[in-house]
Amino acid sequence: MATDRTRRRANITDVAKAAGVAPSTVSRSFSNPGRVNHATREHVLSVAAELGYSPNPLARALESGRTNTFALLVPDITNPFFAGIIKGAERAAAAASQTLVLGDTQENPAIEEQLVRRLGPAVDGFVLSASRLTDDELHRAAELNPLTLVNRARRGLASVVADYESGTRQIVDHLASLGHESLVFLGGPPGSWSGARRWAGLQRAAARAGLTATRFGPYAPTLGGGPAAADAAVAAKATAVVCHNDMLAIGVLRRLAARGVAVPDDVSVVGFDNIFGSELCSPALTTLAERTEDAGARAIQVLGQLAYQRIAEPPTTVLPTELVVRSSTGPVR
Amino acid sequence: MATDRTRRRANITDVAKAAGVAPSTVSRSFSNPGRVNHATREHVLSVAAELGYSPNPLARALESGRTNTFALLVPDITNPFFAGIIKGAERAAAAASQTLVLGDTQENPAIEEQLVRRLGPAVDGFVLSASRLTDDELHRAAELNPLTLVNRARRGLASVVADYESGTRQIVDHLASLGHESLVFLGGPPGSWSGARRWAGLQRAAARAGLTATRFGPYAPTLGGGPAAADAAVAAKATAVVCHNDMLAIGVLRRLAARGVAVPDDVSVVGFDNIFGSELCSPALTTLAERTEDAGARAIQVLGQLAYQRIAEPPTTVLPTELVVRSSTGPVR
DNA sequence: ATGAAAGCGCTAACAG
DNA sequence: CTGTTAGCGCTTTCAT
Repeated sequence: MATDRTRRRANITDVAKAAGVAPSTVSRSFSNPGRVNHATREHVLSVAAELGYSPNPLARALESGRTNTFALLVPDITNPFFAGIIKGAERAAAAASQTLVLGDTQENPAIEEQLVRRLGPAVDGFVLSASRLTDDELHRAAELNPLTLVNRARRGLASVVADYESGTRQIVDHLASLGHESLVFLGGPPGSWSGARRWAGLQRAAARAGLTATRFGPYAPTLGGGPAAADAAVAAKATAVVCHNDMLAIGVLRRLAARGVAVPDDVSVVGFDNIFGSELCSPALTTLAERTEDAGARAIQVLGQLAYQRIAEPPTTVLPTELVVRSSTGPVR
Repeated sequence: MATDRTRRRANITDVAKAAGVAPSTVSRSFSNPGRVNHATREHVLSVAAELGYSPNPLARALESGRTNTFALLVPDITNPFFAGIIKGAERAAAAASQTLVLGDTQENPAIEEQLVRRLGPAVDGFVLSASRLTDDELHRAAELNPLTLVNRARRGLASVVADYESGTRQIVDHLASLGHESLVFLGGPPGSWSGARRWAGLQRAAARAGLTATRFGPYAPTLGGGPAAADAAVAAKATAVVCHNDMLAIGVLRRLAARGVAVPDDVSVVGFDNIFGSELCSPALTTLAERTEDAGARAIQVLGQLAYQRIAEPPTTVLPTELVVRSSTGPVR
């Protein structure tokens, strides 16, 4: 809308006049087909089509308090890990005739908080993925809007998480079977919930398998974090490193290659996420795959229940993980 | 909003009552600070903060006809090429305090058309990237909403395009300098505007450089399109293939590797887009880089001018391209 | 500088 | 089955 370079959009009154009926009949023709004479409806609809009319979702929302819009907030849109979540969420939203608003929080809690505030009145709910908000802030947000977390969990809030407990065990067992007796975890951002879960799981799994586990970091969870992380691992004479995520792992692989450290002969490298690119890099990365599209879709579905069906208890969904073994891991030298 | 499991949101009347002023004063305190006594405004704002009030963008939009929202439609959200466009658009929108709605058209003109219809009344404009709509449909859409195209151009419509003329010449010159005397273009979807431009540019550049250029396809512009495309190239004994985009090129690389065809010794491979992953694959892909983030950001900026400043002429922006030479191209055998 | 009142486009009672 | 009326939350004349 907005400018007058664009034609004025027909509204419900225009259609009503043109069709010789009351506005409410036009309204019903669109949103309550059962309560209007079939012939009348046909007529109204054809007039509407002629005028290029389609109901204004805003006005509709103002009345009903229902916008049919969900917001999805991600820390970084270009991080390929979130592409799957976005895709799944978009698909599920479209299937439910919902609109999806996408927000990039730039890994910044303040921006995230502001987006939640600003978008709040205009959406029926939020999917917060890898949220950096505090538990308190999350609860406060959940009081004003239905809310589903992805890769974060908190009592009383709906969430969709990956099964890191199983996943980290798969990683450790894999390394143990290759003869590794220790591993180094190259950690991501301190505030990362999934980072904490990954490390906690690794520790438990390592203890159970009789490996020692050490944590370095934090490092930026990006290609750029690779050099510092790789150098630390080399300095520590690690035989196996597990990286916070694939982006960091790929950065590490590059740095190791540049330093002439052979992977997997000198050191094995494992990532998390199985992003597009982890099978393209060289050597192809062994990594823990999550069901990101499923996670995004599931989050929207749960959000729909929360927002429109007032279900009793915010459900927690745990999605399976699967270790994808490629060429970046091998027997200890 | 929506459910009653969530607290009712404070509205302008609540604030007005609590502050002992009229709703219009509250309104002015937020949107017309100059026209209200400073002390009053301070008071109103503090009361509002206490109540957790923030203006309902929908109601605001209904009145003003301005939603401060733009929609960005892409053919496929998971295609990494669009990640840059999305990122740039998101960034520019956020910088202008605009909300961005993201839509995935699934490469389907019908879905695109429906999204444009449905979202139309709720947004101040559209960025259509790699649109599959017909020229007529585009013009019709532009009558109802400000519109900017990315990777598509059309007289009378604002657009942001990559400089394929220069780009294709860079590709051909590069191949020619390696001794290639012919090239095969492995084409993408028939309806793709940029695909058509790429092919047209290649033909012109090839003619100028004295190479013969042949086109095969269409192939799906995805990894999955690779096998068929690669097989066709091999059958034609091509020494150099230029692929519709990087996704297809990477799929081609894989197929060639699987068939034991050496790259670049037996055949050189070139892509378009320089997606994340094109430098990770093996061999690393020679490809034409576009400024995708710039394109997304520029599109939003132009849209802002169109929507809010009623500029005279819809501008066309041509963004430079740059051939990134990696290891997938080499001297003809 | 502030208040009162109308209205944006639509839906939801309530009549008829 | 359909028309009339009121009002969603906000902005905007128009008064004061």
